[in-house]
Amino acid sequence: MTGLSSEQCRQLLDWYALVARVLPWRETADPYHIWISEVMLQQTQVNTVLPRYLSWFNMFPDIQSLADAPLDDVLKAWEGLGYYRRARFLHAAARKVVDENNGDFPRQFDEILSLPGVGRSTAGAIASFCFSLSKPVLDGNVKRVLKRWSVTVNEMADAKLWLLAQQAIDQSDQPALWNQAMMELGATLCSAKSPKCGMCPLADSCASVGKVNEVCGNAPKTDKRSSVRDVHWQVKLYYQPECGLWLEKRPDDGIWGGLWTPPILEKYVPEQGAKPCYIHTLTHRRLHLYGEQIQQDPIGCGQWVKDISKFALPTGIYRLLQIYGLQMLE
DNA sequence: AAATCGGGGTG
DNA sequence: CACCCAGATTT
Repeated sequence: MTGLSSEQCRQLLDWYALVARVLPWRETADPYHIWISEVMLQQTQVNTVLPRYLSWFNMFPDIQSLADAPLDDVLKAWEGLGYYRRARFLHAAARKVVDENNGDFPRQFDEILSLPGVGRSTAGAIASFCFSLSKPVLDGNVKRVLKRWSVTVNEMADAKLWLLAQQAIDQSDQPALWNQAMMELGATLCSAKSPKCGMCPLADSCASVGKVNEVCGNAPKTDKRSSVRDVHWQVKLYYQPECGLWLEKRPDDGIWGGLWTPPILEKYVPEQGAKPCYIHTLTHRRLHLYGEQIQQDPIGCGQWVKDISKFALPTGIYRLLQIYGLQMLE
């Protein structure tokens, strides 16, 4: 297979110049802002990120303020975004940049890549957007574009896709725009379902025009869902009007790591009476949450909370509290 | 290579 | 319901 010609590169960049969406992280080349946007956008859709990106800098205007903040404040700012490990990585990376590099964001690819929570694709985005380095981005969008453009079979190893992505960006003298254009193409025209090949600037050279359904789209996935397991958790709701709600901090590892929840019995065996429960679905687990209102005093490591707005709680717990009429705590 | 980690959007 | 989303890290 061959790389893209310079003519095809120009067509893609011309198309991008015409149709590019206006997004706030496209209005800056500041590495702190780009870094925050890229981490937020990991496995998270643009429309979900937009309001969170805009409000983030009210709380943490620069990397120094992020490094100085308590981790709990960072988790609270991340509340609802999911994959909470990302928030802890952000905090750790900010500390590292402040402690080891005087607060100056690293400018070399390997140093960027070495930051916690920054993998090859995110590092490529920061390196190209902020410092014009010819490093490719290979996210879900770009992978789909390259698979469709280059081959007619569905599976293609990541190693080959990285090679293809690097060859492509080496053809371009504008790595930042090139990466942006590839992502934009995947996010808009070359979407997973019903791609619009008729409008695509790469249609002339694409191997999949007219048969995209066979390539990386509607092909059946082989039992990826078998790993979605059902788990049953009893959520112990200690609520006393004069004290509030009893919350515990979850361990850093595992589901909802570092967030605050009522005490949870994780290996709960529901009785035959089939008590109603709220089902909260994650990527790999279906959480069956059984609320249990308890009058006795709690024991263990936790605290009474009258105003939970200062604490980072997972979305599933908010839903459960609402069902039990405890939303007044919010 | 496979599993883990959220929550929301879409057909 | 299935699949996807500007993936990274751990096992």
